[in-house]
Formats: sequence, C-alpha cells, structure tokens
Amino acid sequence: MAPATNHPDVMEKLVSLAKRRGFIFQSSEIYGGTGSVWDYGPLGVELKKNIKDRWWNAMVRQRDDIEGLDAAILMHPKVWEASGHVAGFTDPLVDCKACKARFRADKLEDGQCPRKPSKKPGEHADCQLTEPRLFNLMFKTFMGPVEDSAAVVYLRPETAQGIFVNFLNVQQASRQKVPFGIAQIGKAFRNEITPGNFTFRTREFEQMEMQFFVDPQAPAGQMTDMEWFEFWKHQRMAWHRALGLTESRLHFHQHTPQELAHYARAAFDIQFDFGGTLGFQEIEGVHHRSDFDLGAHQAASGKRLEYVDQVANRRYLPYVIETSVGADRVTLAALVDAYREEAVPGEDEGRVVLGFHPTIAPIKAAVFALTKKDGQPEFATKLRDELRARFTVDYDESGSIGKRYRRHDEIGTPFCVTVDHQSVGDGTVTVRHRDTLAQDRIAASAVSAYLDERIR
RNA sequence: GCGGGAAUAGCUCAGUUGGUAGAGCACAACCUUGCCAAGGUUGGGGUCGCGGGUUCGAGUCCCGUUUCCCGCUCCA
Repeated sequence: MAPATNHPDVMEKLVSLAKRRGFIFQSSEIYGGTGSVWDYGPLGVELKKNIKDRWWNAMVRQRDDIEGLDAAILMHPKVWEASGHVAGFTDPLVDCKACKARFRADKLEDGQCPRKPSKKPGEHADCQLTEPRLFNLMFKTFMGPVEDSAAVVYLRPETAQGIFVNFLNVQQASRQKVPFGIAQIGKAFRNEITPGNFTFRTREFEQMEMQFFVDPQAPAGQMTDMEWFEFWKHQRMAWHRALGLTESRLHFHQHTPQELAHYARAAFDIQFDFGGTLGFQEIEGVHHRSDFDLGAHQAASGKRLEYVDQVANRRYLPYVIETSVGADRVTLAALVDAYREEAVPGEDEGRVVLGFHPTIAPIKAAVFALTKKDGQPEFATKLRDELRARFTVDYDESGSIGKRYRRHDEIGTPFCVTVDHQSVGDGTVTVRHRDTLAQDRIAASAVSAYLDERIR
C-alpha cells in the first residue's frame, strides 16, 4: 500500500538519539520496558507541547466557530456500545498451527486456511486451526471497589465520543450556531495487536480531534457538507506544512469504498513519508461521519440531540466533518523530517542536526559566553534571563564554542546567541542560524524582538 | 499469538576452545583555546535483560522468561 520512498530509514538512529538527548524514553525501562508505551523526556515534551499548542491555537483560539473541550477518559460503557466499538472493535482470530498464519475467523470459508499465493498447493492440507479467540482493542477496567461485570468501564479508544455526547452542552453554553466545531486534545488507548515502529503505533497515544457540525441540507448560499469536507481537508494539510514538514513528504490518501469505516461517508488521510520500509503512513484523518454518531447516541440514550435552527425553524441532526490527528505521530514525523546527517571532513561519522522549524523547536535559542573573562558570563546569563520570559532558552559555557554550537544543532535549537568581548563594550551580540550558519550582529536588547520575528 | 533474530556502560559495539569485562563517543571536574565539535589531566558509571541449570568456575553452554527488531495476522 505504501508507495516507494526515496527517504532513508532513520528510525533506529532516531530512537538512540531520542533517548540520548532526552526526547523519548521507553516506558518503565528499568523493569525491562513496557511494550509499545513511551515517555517524553525534557526535550520531547517541549516539542510535543509546541505542536499541540499550535494546533489548539489554530483550531480554537484563532477561530470564532470552534470551541474547546476536555472530556474525561472514562465514560459510561453505553457510549461504546452505541458508537459500535464494543462490537466493531472485537475481532475473532484463529491461528493455523501448520502454516503459522493468523486469520480472522469471520473471514474464513468452511473453516479452512485460505491458500495464499506465496504458499505451494497442498501446503494447507493439514490445516490445524486453533479455537477463535476474541481480541477487543479497548482496554477494560473497573469503576468502584468491586470487580464485577456491572462495574466494567473502558479507557476511551478515541476522543471523538466525548465531543459527540457533549454536543448540545457545548452548543448551548457557547451559543454557537451550526456550522461550528468542537476541538479536543487528549489521550486515547487501544490494545493494538501489533504495535511498533517507535511511537508510530502505541497502545497509549494522544489525539487532537475536531468535530465540525454542519447542516446536512445547507440553504443556498451556504457551504454544503461536502464543501466543508474539502475546506477542512486542505486546511489541515496547510497546517502540517506550516509546521515545517517537507511538502513532498506529505500527501492525501483517499479511502476506497472498501476502506471506509462503518461511520464514514468519505475519508481522506493525510500521510507523511517516514522513509525506509515504513514509507507513507497516516498522521491525520479527515472524515465525513454524516450523522452516524449523533444518531446512534440519540437512539441509545433516548435523549434528543437535534440542533434547533431558530431562524429557519428547523430541527435536525447535523453532519460531522472530523479532523483527527495523532499528536505522537506528528511529533514523530517532525523528528524524522528534521533528522539529517552532515559529513565532516576527515571524520568517518557525520554529525547529526535536527532541522526543526523554529516554531516547534524545543529550545528556541542558546546563549553562550565566548570566554569566561571580561564579565561575559554575567552579560550572557542576564540576557538569558531576559529571553526566558518569552522563549525556551539554554545557557552553556562548557567546552569550546564550536562544541556548544554542535550540541544545540543536534537538538534542533535554531538560534545561538553569543556574547564576546565586544558585547561588554557596545552591548551587541551575534546571533547564529543553525541552518545557514549565517551570523547577525545586533544589540542584545533587540534579540527578543529578533527571535520573535523569526519564530512563528 | 506463531516463526526467526537480538539483548554487554547513557549511545554504538568488542569480548578467543568457559577462567572473573573493555574501546570509542557521551557525561562530570579542572586546565587550555576562544566563532563552528571530538586538546590535556583526572574521575564517575556495568551483579553482561531477568530466573534457573550444567561446571571447580558462565558474558560465553543448556532451559525458561521478559523486552525489542523482522515476517505472519490486525489496525476506526
């Protein structure tokens, strides 16, 4: 499915770098690690937070027609029955002991192993199927002190349902009129059968979802549901580009009718080329969910979830255009995209540079004193303190100046501000750019505005 | 869950026919230099994934187990 890629596989190197520099650690490592769960270290949490903040800003703060929400992870179990997750998230699987393959029991014919093109004829004559076992992708836990079936609750496998069940609460509290959206960032959990590829597929992950509610029969002169779908599709692609992700590594993948989920009327994935064997993979989905979810919850709860258009005196269930992006996946894409090695003359191994777009870089600027003489450290730490009010900054005075530059290149710091003997006299400093190595000599008092202009 | 491979310092790895663990980088301190890393000195850090077994003796051989990687399978 994934098209060929021209980008090298940097994932293994990235895992090492991420650990060494404090972006991402394996969960519970001292106990041998927990499968497919990852912790974000000092730099990783800044990177991911920058990405989430940009999403929240673009979706909620900069728009009049989208409201924020932070719904709970634990919800009433009936939510997941209505949404189809209890039934639809469960796959009966069988293994064939003869050919070591696994199949979905409900897709087998006559209880026989299907013959695969790669297998020789007759290889499945001794087909030995195990009993079907049920895999439900939802994590279960228990509400209250008693562990019985009545107390079962699920960790949400997606954040969307928290938005649907709060649709009218938000609409009425915010006095929004359709079309409008609700946005949410939060953790979701799926007991994936096959997790892997670093943080690409994990069992605990963070979603940034926005459900946009539109009129299924928009009056003339207003955007139709499909027009909104197109609008959000392109809007979201533009957001990924603005993050600095390389344009040629991003593309749309349209779901075929066979790929469409049970709720979806149309769906596009935004895929990113992770390079190597992984290739293009989904980082965001834009789905037309029609009125499936509101309708299902209305039917299951017995509560009316219709929107009342008081001007036109109409009552209807809105259609939903959903944008759902994996915060961890975008963070991983940003790391993969930023990773590059530069050859060093006379050295076997290249140096690593993370070329983050300044807007998501964990540390925006590093402040150095060229020497420890002339009061340069004092000058530099004072500047550091000033910049701290607006940016994540670091001060470093150990090792040679070149070494300090390289340390920050490796973690993707876009700007290095260096204080030298001239600074103490005339108050100017040099600002060095990570990508071009160009230097600007400016007044120390102007550094904050200078960075501000370049970090957006 | 099945098959195959792997696990030794923070990272990347070496470790002989079984004889009691090393390198480079990284890290810390000090010195030196002072605008593009890898000068000097010193130092910290490993019960060799975990648990058994064989053996006088196990990083090394055997069994189990956990985690990771690659396939299979599944991915709302």
